[in-house]
Amino acid sequence: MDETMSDQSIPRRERLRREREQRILDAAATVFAEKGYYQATIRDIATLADVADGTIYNYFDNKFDLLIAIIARLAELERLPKELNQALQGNVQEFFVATFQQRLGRVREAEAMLKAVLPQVLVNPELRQRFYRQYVLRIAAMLEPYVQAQIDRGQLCAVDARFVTRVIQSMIVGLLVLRVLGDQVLEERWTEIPGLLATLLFDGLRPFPRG
Amino acid sequence: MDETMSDQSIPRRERLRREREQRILDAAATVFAEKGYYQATIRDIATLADVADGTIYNYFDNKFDLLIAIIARLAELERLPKELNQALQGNVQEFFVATFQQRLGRVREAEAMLKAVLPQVLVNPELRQRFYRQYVLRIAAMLEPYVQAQIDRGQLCAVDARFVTRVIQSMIVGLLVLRVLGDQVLEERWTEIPGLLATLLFDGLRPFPRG
Amino acid sequence: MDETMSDQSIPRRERLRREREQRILDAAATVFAEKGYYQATIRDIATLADVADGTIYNYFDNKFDLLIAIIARLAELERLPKELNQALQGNVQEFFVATFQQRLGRVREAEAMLKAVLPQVLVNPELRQRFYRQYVLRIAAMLEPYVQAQIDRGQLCAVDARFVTRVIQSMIVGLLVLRVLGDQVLEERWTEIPGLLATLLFDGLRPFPRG
Amino acid sequence: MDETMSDQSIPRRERLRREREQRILDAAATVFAEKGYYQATIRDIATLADVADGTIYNYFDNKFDLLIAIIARLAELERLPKELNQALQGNVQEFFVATFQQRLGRVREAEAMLKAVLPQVLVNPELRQRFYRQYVLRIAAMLEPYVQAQIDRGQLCAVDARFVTRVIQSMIVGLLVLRVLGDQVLEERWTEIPGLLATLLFDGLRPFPRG
DNA sequence: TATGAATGAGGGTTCATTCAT
DNA sequence: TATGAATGAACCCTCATTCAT
Repeated sequence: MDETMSDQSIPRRERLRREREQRILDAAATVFAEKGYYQATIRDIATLADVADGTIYNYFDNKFDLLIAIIARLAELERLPKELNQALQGNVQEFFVATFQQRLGRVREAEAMLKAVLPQVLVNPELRQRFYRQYVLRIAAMLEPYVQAQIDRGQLCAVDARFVTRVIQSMIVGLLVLRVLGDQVLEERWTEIPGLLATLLFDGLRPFPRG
Repeated sequence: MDETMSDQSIPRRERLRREREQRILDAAATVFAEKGYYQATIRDIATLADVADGTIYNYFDNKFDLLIAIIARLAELERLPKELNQALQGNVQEFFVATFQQRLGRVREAEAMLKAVLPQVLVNPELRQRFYRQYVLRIAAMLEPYVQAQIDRGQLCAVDARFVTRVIQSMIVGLLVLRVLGDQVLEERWTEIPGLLATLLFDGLRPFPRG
Repeated sequence: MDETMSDQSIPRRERLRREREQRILDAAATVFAEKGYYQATIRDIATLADVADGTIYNYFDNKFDLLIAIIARLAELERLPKELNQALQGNVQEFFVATFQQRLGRVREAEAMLKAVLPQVLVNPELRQRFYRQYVLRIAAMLEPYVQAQIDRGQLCAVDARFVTRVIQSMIVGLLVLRVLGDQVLEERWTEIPGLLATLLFDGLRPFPRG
Repeated sequence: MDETMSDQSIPRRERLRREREQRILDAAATVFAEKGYYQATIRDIATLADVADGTIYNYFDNKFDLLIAIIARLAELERLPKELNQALQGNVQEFFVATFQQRLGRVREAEAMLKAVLPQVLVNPELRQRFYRQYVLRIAAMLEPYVQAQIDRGQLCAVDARFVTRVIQSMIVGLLVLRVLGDQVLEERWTEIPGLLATLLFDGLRPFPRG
């Protein structure tokens, strides 16, 4: 019976532990996103997570570790493949739209990224590399083959697929930055942007593109 | 003769003062760009500027004021109109190339912006507005009328000029972010990018765009 | 049993907390009294209280708050009513003696007041008002009615009770100042002073006061 | 002629120097009286005296020296003997009135004393002794012989002249403290106080003092 | 394991004093 | 001699981290 109890209680404990860890991580993400990494204090996070300051250190080594964990979790949450897999079936333009939709759809997460993660990432070489691989390269590695395939199949004109991929990613990052900076034009038309962007990217700005 | 001396000495003092102010500002920009705003200490800046800690406070009210001054100086340095004025004479594609060249040409300054300024800007509402107006809107106000004019003259297809302007700005910001993040693809081909981008923007990715 | 334990441990924690707060306050009072407010450093106080610098800030908002707390505690310690209540029963001269005894009896506290509190009080309008009400007016409000009553009952000659009250308070303050300044005459005869003062106040210096 | 010039210019220089020294001292006294010694900055004083910060150090060794000089000047300004010499001719009560008038008459100077000088005096043993001798003892040495003489001549009842002297001085100090603390009762009736005080001191509070 | 008080290194800032002009 | 910028020691306070309970 004692065994049964621990059989049951260990998972419960474990569950409670994970819940708490998530609460702390949520709190950290929220506070970091609000104030940025340095202005956010452990006290802020603990208060929001409704735990004691010290408790946080039972789950994370230090403040920096919280940031790492947030980055990791954001990376985990990325479900690019799943959501985009269908798009991969469709035509190029549909794929572009889906991509932009997916990437621009999570302004909240982007805000946390830009306010909390990016500043530290830019300044910490080791973190930068990790981040670059985990995000930029990882997504590039999804887009690139598709773009290349479309070029090969004649669906896209002959350009450097790697370059196009970077441009797409840059557009996404840049739009998020401008949006978080408070740009009204972008905010008002945010949901139309994927469509507009896909068209722009595909057709260009040349007048009367087709004879 | 006494007058002559003071005539000379007053400008000298003033000159020394300005030189020193610039030295401090340069140091601050460098340290901020290296470490980010919070990791940078006044001591760091003072040491690099080769002055005492206290001296900095003869020139700037406080650490934050240094940041403001850096932003202001970067804004001053912007010579968009001058350099682009000629481009305004040329055709659309040349204009695009010139714009991208001008914006992407100063990676060093961009790095300072992204590492030191942007993080604070994103987190400080008052600063954000100031920055947004001083940079985003100011540049948008230069590009937009041109784009609109070209649309009106049939040189560009009928799209929302405001939206196109934002997309161009986003591309620039995003490319700089990726570049500063250490992207090899972008770094290697950095100088070609203005041309590639202009073409992409103008012709789009559609194969055989012209019948 | 768990409950019992926490029943016991909570008060203990609370007790420890209060002890420490008092230790800090004692240390602050001592150091302020020795050096004055500005010469006293947080380090001094922390060292004397045998805590870390930062610990002080768990109990008090800032250095100024320590001063406020000292003032408040000194005010609390004032037990004028209790100790003087009996004196109120006796005749006028006994009352005077008791009053002076009570006010002059705490040279140590007076020293802290004069060295640490008064200088700040005189210079800070908001603090001055608070202090003036808490000390001067509060004690005046005790003495005045008594004096007035004695005048009404013919035990004292007809003078302005408010004025007499101020004179009594002034005497006390002035004597303490002179004493703290190191006056030997006062120090040697300090315990006789209440008696002498009461007589002087009651009989005056006129020779052969009574026919 | 050169000699004549320097004959004239040296005194002029000397005069200018003294004027400037006085301006600095006035400024210091004013600022100290407003803010207290520590809150007052050399910059404050220099600005008010309309000289450069560094100039002050051509006249005074350091900030503390300014305080010493102010104390010395206040002591010099004391014209107790002159003004009171006539009073010494009159009867006792007139002497008391004149004494109180003289001491209470200069609230402005008293404020400087209490706000700037006293706090430092209380805290600095060496300064305290100097101050005590220069003020308390010096004035005591004027009052005491007179009081003693009057006792000997039967104009005052037989009390300890030293004690009476201290009481008088204490009253003065205490009244000034209360006044500077903002007491309304004292402020309103300030000019009557010398008379009231003299009467009180002479006749006491006993009803029907004379048979 | 959770708590939250204690810790103390670190950093921004002030300001008396110095000194080159 | 007057100036006022440069200096840097000193100090208050914050906050990540530790640890006794």
